[in-house]
Amino acid sequence: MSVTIRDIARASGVSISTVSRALAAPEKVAESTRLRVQEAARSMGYRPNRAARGLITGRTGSIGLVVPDLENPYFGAVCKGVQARARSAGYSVFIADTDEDADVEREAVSSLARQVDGVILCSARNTDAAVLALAADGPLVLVHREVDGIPSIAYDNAGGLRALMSHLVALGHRTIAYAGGPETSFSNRQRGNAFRAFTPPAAELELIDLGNFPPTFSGGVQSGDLAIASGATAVVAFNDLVAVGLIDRLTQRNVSVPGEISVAGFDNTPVSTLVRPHLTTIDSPRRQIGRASVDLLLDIVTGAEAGSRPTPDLGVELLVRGSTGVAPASR
Amino acid sequence: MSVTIRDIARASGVSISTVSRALAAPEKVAESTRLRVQEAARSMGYRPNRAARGLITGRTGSIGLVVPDLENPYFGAVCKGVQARARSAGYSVFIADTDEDADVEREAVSSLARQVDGVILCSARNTDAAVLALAADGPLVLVHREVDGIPSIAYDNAGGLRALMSHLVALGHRTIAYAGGPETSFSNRQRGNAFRAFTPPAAELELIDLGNFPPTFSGGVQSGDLAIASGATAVVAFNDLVAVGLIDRLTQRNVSVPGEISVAGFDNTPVSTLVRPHLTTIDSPRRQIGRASVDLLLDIVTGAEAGSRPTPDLGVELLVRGSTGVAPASR
DNA sequence: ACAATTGCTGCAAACCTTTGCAGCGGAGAA
DNA sequence: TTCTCCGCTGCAAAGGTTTGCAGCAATTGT
Repeated sequence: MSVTIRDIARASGVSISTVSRALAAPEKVAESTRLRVQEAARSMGYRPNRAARGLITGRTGSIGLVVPDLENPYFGAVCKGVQARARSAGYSVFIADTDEDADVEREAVSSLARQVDGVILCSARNTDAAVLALAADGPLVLVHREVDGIPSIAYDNAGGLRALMSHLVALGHRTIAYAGGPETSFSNRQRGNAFRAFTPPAAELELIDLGNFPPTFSGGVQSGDLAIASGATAVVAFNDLVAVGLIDRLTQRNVSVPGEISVAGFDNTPVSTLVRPHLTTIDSPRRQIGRASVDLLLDIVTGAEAGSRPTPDLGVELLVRGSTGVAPASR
Repeated sequence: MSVTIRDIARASGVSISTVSRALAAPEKVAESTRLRVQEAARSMGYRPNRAARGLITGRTGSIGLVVPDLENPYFGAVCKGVQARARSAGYSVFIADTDEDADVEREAVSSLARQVDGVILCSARNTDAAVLALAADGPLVLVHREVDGIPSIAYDNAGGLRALMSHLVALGHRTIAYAGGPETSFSNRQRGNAFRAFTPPAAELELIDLGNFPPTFSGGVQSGDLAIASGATAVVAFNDLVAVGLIDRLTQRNVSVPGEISVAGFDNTPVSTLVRPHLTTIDSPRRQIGRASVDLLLDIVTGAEAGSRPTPDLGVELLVRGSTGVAPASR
C-alpha cells in the first residue's frame, strides 16, 4: 500500500532501526548513511504512519480544542491562533463544537482526551467540579476560565473594563450602566465585578447594573429600553454583539449614540467596525490567546520546566471609536 | 498506564480476542460472556486505543476539514455542520485553517491525508490541477468547487442569483450592477456567470459588471463609488460583507438605501440583520452543506454504493429584507 | 602492537488491537 | 451410540514504528 520504513531500509541497504534514527534523530547516524536514507525517503514519498508511532511513543502529535460556538468569530479567531501555533509545532488539531451545551462539552473533552496529547477547553460551560473531573482524563488547559489546580490562559478583563470606565469618566459621564452577559460566564463575572468595584480618582459615580442578557444581538436589544429607563449616559455592554443590539434599539427609539448615550463593547470583533457609529471596544488578543494556550499545553505535555517560557503579554487595549463621546450636559 | 483490552480479559476470565469481539461484534459472542465483558469494560473505564486499532484496521475514525478562514462565520457554520454529523457517525474531525493561502492549503490537505480516513476541502484556493493532485493522497470531497472526477457538494448559486434578479426586476429595476468577489473564487464565477446570462421574461435590462473586489467590508466600500457612478438602481454584491461595506459607503455619500439604490447580499450571514437596513440576501444552507459533505465522504470511505443515500436538497432561499425596494422613478 | 574507547549499526521486543483459523464441547440426527 | 454440525472461544500473526542493548569496526592512546 503506502511506503513504510521497511521499504526505505531495503532501498538504502540499512536496517529499519537506522532508517528510524536517520529520520528522527539525525545526530545518531553517520552523515553518509543519513543522507542516503533521507534521500531515499524523500524520493519514495515516505510519510510516517502516525498510528504506529503513536502506539509505541504513547504520543499522538495532535491536540484537541473544544469551543462553545464555531460560528462566533470570537472563537474562530482563537481557533486560528491555536491552529497556527500547533501547525508550526508539528501538531494537528481536533476541533469540537459544543453548541454551548455543558453535556456535549463533557462528552467532547473526554472522548477527545483518549486520542490526543492534550486538550484546550475554551470558555467551559461546566461547573468547577465537572471541569476538575475532566482534567483527570489527560492534560487540560483552560481558556477564559479559572479552576483551582488547572493551568489556564486568560486576559485582563478587569483591566480592560477599568480602562473603559476611566475613558467614560474622562468624557464626563457620571451615571454608567453595565449590560451583563450570561450569569454562568466566567468573563462576565470578571467584567461585572470590575464594574461594580470601580472607583474613580475623584468624581462621584453612579453605577447601574442592568442585569444579565444573552450575549447576542437580541440580548442587546433587550437591554436597550432598560438602559434608557435607567438614566445612564453611558452603557458598557458585555460584548460587541450586545453593544450593537443595544445601539440598534436606542436608534429605533430615537436616542442618539453617542449624543445622548455612549455605548461601548468588548472584544473588538469584526462587527465593531461594520456598524455606525463604529464601536468603542476593548481589543482582546484572541489569536494570541490561542497561541499561548498551545504553548502552555505543549510545555505540560513535553514536561518542560514551568516558567521556561516567558509569560506572554496578553494585555488588552482600549479602542476608542465613534460610539462613545462627551456626556450630554443634561438629559 | 491506562486500561487495555488485556486487563479486561484478565478481569472477566476470557481471552483478549473474546473481549475484542464482545465490544465490536456482539453477535459473535455468547450473551452471558458478552454481558460479563461489557460490564467489566464499563466498570474499569475502558477506552479503546485508537492508534492500535488504526494500525491494524487501516482506519483512523477521523476526518479532515480544510477551510480558508475560521474567523469567517460562513465557514464557522460549515464547520458546525461537519462537526455535528461527524460526531454522530462516531468520527472526530481535524480542522485546518489555511488563511486563504493556496500553498498552506496544499500542505494542510496532504499532511492531513496521512492521518485521516478522508478530507473535506472547502472553497479550494488552488488550481484544478493542484486539487486533482491532492485527491491522489486519499479520499477527498470538495465543497464550493467542482473539479472533474472529484466528488463535490455545492448549492445552487445560479438559481439564487436568478431569484434575486427576478425580485429586483419585479421591483422595477432596469439597471442592475454586480459587485464581484475574488476572480479565483468558484462561487463568484458561478454568480457572475448567472448574472451576465440573466434574461428577464419581458423587460429590457441593462447589466453592469463593477469588477472584482475582496470579499470583505472594505471590498464593499471600494465598490460603492463605482456603483454610484454606474447609474444602477440596484446592486447585487458577491456576499453579505461586501453588501454591508457598499451600503456603508453609499450612506456616507448620502445615497439612501433602498430609496435611491437597492442592495442585496449573498449567504445570509449573521451580519445581514445587524445593520440597518437589514440585508436582502440569499440564504445558503451552510450547516446542511457541512452535513452533506460528511455523508458523501463517509459513503466513499466505507464503500457504500453510490446513490444509496438520497441527494440532499441544498436549495437556496431568497430572503427579502429592507435593503431592497422599488426602483426610484428617476435619478 | 595492544587495549580502550568511541561511533555506528542491527537485533528484537514492545505498543494494543483485530481477525483468520482451528479447536472444543454440546446438541441434534441417524 | 456415533457422527455431524454449529456456536463459541482461544491462539497467534499482523500492522509500522521506536528504542535498549549488544556487537562490530575504526580510531585513539600507551
